[in-house]
Amino acid sequence: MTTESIIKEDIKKAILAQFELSVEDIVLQPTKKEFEGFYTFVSFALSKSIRKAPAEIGQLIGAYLLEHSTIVSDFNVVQGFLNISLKDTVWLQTIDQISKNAHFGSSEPNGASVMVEFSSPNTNKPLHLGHLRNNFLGDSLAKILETSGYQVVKTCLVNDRGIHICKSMLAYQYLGNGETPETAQLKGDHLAGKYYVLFDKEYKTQIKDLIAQGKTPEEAAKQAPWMQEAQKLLRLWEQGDKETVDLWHKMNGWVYAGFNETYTKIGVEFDKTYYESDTYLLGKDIIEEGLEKGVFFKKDDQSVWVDLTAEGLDEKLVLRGDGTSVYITQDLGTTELKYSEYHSNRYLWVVGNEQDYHFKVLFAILKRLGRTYAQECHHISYGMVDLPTGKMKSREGTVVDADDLVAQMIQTAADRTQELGKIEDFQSEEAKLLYHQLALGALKYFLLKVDPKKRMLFNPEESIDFQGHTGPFIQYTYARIRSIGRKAVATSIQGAIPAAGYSLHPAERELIFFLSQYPQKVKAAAEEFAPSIISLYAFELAKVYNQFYAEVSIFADPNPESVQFRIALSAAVAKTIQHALGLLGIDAPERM
RNA sequence: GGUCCCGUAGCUCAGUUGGAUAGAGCAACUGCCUUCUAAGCAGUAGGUCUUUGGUUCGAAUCCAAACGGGAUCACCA
Repeated sequence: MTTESIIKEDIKKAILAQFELSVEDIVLQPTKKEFEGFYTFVSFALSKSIRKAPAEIGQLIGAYLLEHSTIVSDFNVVQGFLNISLKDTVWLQTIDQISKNAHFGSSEPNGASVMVEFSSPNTNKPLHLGHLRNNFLGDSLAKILETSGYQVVKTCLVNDRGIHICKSMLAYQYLGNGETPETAQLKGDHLAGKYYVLFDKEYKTQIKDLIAQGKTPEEAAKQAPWMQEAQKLLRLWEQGDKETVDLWHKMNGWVYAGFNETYTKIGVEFDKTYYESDTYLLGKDIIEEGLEKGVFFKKDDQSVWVDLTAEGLDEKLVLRGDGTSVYITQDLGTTELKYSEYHSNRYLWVVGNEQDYHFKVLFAILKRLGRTYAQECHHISYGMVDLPTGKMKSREGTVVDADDLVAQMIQTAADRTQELGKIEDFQSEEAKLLYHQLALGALKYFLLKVDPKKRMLFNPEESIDFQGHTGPFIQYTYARIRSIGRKAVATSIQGAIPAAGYSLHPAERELIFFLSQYPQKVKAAAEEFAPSIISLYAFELAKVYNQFYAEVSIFADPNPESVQFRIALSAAVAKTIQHALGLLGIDAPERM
């Protein structure tokens, strides 16, 4: 039983004893800093049924707690707010348990499994900042769910086919001159992206020419030679034309090599990768099933539709008149495939909020088809990363490239570290590792500290900070504590939790309180699919520790019990920071 | 136009699901390194929570409308 639930039980008893009223749920909130106490009970709501003033109610509950509760040491009442302080023995027990717990923050396996799909790149362009948010969110979410007891499968669905892929292939056929990543000295994904841009450039000129010849913009867009040819290439690919398929293999091979390099660099990996070229034909049997069940209906032109107006959605096409699939057909098929291969209990899709509607439709259809897992399908919808100039558009070259950004961050980390000159004894490999850890710490934290649902702004003019509310601030706090740990070892002082009777310093109490909140934060992050909850917690914990660090001396304290305690307390903080950063995919360096 | 999301300090974001005098970081200004890492700590300044109504003991939070921004409404993915 947690201290919080003990207080809640005691308050229930108090209300029953003082007012003969039984209350279901007691809600406690952390006491605001300007008031004395750690937990606050708000009594306004009780005022009506008890017919006493909120302050009086608070007073009576407080008095009861002081007399009967084994853990309450003091209380004060401000209007309807009952602020509760706890005995130091309670805090000492709390930190003792946290210290002993090697898996503090983690839960036992819960027997359930969850599949998290994220990243989902297109093979016609390199990864950009938007993908980074997606990747970091997905990866962090997977870690949070795993530590919460789920068995997690991370999947990636690669969009490796379709007209857009044919566009870069076509441009390469015309303009490539046999160029390869080696001859071009370019990562494969960037090389493919180059031809995608070249296609677009030429295509636009062709449209312009056609409009000049009197075509409407719509006609021009359809009739432009390169568009016609790209479509022809798509048909050839679907027919399995050897030359086309070979080129497709070759270019995709380059792209995958490039992607893998990036994934390795940012520390993201998958348990299972699906390719759309394998799954794009799936889903047609589900269309059959839906027709039989009367969930779908056929129009005169043989196209198949679903009417979701009852759910507040529209009629939606699920199969073209010519019998070929659309996006939703594939997704129905892929979801069924995932289910048949893994039988996971839950399915998550980390996909941008521009696809909110698509997922509403997908889940509504699954429900109508009677899929039991439909209840446990969730779209983790996240906001776009915008630039000061607006939305990123890959074709227009207004994207922040992932590889460039990471390289730039590493450079900044190196410059900053060298300026500070704290690691001059590091070997070059150690230093490089540290720069990498700091760069990714800053980048990941920057993207994960914001509520995923909200869109966010990235200003390339202002580089991502290493001070203040940042990843490196938290990493720094960890490194500081590790330094204390090393000194403790060097001076042969063991960390220890003092026996009952030890009088806590306010800064110590504050730290224990913050530590005790961690498991709830992990739980909330898992329930709300929000790594930002962990991010904010880690920052606050680090901040509270730094205040403690500035306020008390650890080794110079005359009381040896205090020295030992502060070493143990610091170690518990370090452990928790490391765990929390780990959930964000951020490494905690020993020194920096 | 229909549907959905958003609007909090100069900037970037929190705000524990309706509670106390709305909080952080950055930027600005002031202090603090001979002592455990100053990537830090302490402080000053900065707000009509877009606006207007409503709900109630109590609203940044819930409801309605207006204004502003974004997404989506493809036989694209």
